Amino acid sequence: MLQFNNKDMNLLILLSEIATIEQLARNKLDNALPKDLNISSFSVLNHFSGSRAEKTPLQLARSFHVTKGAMTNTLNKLEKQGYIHVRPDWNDARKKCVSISQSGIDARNNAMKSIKPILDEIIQKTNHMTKKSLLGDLRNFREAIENDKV
Amino acid sequence: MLQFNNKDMNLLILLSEIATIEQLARNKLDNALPKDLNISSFSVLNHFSGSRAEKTPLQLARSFHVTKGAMTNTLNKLEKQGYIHVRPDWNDARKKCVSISQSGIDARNNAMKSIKPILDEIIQKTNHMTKKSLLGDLRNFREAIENDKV
DNA sequence: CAAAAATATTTTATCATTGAAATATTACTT
DNA sequence: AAGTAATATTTCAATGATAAAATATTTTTG
Repeated sequence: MLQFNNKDMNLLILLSEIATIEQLARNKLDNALPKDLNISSFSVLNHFSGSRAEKTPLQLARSFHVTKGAMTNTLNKLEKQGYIHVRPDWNDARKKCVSISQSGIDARNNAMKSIKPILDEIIQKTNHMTKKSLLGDLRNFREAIENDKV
Repeated sequence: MLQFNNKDMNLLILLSEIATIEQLARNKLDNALPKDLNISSFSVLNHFSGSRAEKTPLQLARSFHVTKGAMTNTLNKLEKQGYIHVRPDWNDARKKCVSISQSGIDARNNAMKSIKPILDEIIQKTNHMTKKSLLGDLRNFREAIENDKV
């Protein structure tokens, strides 16, 4: 019978563990979020809560490793909801400049409140493990995968 | 300004790192797989390569943390392709029994060969880190999230 | 035993994403 | 300066997932 490398199999198991966590976390958060915000929209708003500097749609698409079309969708929705400002780049008509609005900040804070119980539950249940080293490991791991120009 | 717990923010960052890795890995593998197998189908076949024991669709849906409808889809495709056997459960007409076929095993092995370069590249790039402890941490982490009855 | 609850699968509508093509603008090349 | 290449955004069709309803069967319960 055809036999594969143990390392390959273990990596597949690792990836499948990551996919499982992603799916579980996504569903939990999606259900807890206010119904006018899905994870994609929330992530964009949350991104701007760190730095309110303007970003282009392409920059955002790259940040989230999402296609440009997907980002167009998300931004259109957010703009219709009044959660972001979108203006042309006066120096380059191909580009747009996206920033968060005050009601976007409010929506983000409100969303944070609604998912806080879930976050706290996970934090409490993982108190014994150091999430800091886990995050470091995952970042290294991501860097090993992301060699692409999107 | 509204301020949130550092732990909450760090957890969100951790989850977003996981989501990013999932997306990158999914896309890479999806593109490398033979075009008649997407990740979902491949995962099911790969699942059976560990133990060929029959499983019901619901069991599989739970294993992969996917909805029953999604599993119905995947299994229908795999059955049409001849990669799995599906038979009624003679003791309980509600259930079905799913198992892998010989050509399913072949398809799985073939798929493994096509993604092996990607796996090996990641392994090589992450040689400095112990994927074993990462896997352990992730498993603990998953258990903290999955408290659901699907 | 009949009615109600639980379980397993499928179906349906909806939604977000992808890849590729279309459109528009700017930068490069000669 | 004209033509080509590169960049940024949008549109479109196809895909795969979800949640909820529909269907069918089995188990529980009173």
